[in-house]
Amino acid sequence: MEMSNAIEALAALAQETRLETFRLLVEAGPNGMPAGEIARELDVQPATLSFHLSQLERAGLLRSRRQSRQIIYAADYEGMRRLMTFLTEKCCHGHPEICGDLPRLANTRCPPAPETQGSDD
Amino acid sequence: MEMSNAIEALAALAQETRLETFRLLVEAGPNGMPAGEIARELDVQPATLSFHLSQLERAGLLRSRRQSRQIIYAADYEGMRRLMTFLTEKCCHGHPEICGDLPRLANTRCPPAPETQGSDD
DNA sequence: TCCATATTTAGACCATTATCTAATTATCAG
DNA sequence: CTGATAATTAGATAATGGTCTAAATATGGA
Repeated sequence: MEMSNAIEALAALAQETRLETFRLLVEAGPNGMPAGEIARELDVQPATLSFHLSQLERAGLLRSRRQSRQIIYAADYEGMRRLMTFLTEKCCHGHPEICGDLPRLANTRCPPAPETQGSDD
Repeated sequence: MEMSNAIEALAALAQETRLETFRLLVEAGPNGMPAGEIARELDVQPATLSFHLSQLERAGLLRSRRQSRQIIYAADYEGMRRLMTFLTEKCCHGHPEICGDLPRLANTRCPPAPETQGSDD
């Protein structure tokens, strides 16, 4: 991951509504949630949320797909993983007192990773 | 760590000069570097850098101490660790496909780092 | 004390961001 | 096609952010 991508992702998360949106979508799991439901949940105007959603998507932290009239947003786990890897590699480089043994783990392709296909939400 | 602190830290890192400053100071190690040297290294005006340094410090990512005429800045490992922990706990919660086993490690104080027997990269 | 060095603070300026309202696009049901 | 619903885009606006120059503060040395 390049620095500019990392900055984009960090900036995307550095705002309350967006950080809450991302958390909500991580909780929601791979199935995601429609934009309107997110807006309702977070008590944000649809137009305003739409602006934030597009920033998160551009930063590679969300994905979207249309499902009939709704647009479903879901956390992009791989994107978040890339950010975590960047932070551990580039910022903790050689300093286990910060991240412990995170860099090695961040490079492994996710362990067994059980299928989370709408089983726990 | 509270959300507002996390946002402050994320915002602090979401800017090129600041991200580079932080990286530089992590590389520099616990002894840190004087502000002027950082400015020279990154080719930034002292006044501008000072602005960024104060933001990083307010975010809990740097510490400073005066040493005669210079002010030495050093990465605050604990602060970065808190941010990493926040991200792994609050944003990857229950989703190992993002952070793998990071949350547990982020809470441990810096494990013996199991010897990387694989060295598969 | 006076001067030089290291850094921060003050003030101005332009760019970017977050939010709102209103208008637009896309989809479905009839 | 028409009307209703879901979401985005456009345009305006107020707030914030990043940078510069100039001035101020802190320290050390002659």
